[in-house]
Amino acid sequence: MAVVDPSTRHRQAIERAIRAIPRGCVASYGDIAARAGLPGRARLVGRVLREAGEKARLPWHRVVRASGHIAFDASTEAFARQCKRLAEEGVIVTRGRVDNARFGVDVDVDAQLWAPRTAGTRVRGG
DNA sequence: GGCGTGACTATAC
DNA sequence: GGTATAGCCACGC
Repeated sequence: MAVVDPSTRHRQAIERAIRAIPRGCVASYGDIAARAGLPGRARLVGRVLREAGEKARLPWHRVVRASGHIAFDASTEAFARQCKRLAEEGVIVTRGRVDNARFGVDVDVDAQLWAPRTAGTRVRGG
């Protein structure tokens, strides 16, 4: 069959993984790629976000580097937007980086949120 | 099809 | 946690 371009399929998986990030939390590019079924394609996540832009309505501001650092330079406007959006969700950003140990999705309970397919057994309750 | 680039990551010091 | 190095892969030229 005329399968869609692999890159297109990957892009959809990445966008879906990004939207899965709970409010008030952040995830690294590597995690997004891994949850999208593309381990090691962290750079691809960044490319998707760049092409998507704000028009895609993606919570791109919840995506940071593996070290918790904002992917942009502190002097860029994108950095200011991301920092502002995170602050509005309760995520503290200090010196261009967030506390992964506190806001990271890699804590433990959030592991269920990242479940591939819980058949509707989505954990809720805030 | 090689080369440089990039919203990255892991490792070493 | 900052710098340096190596690996990774999609994209434009």
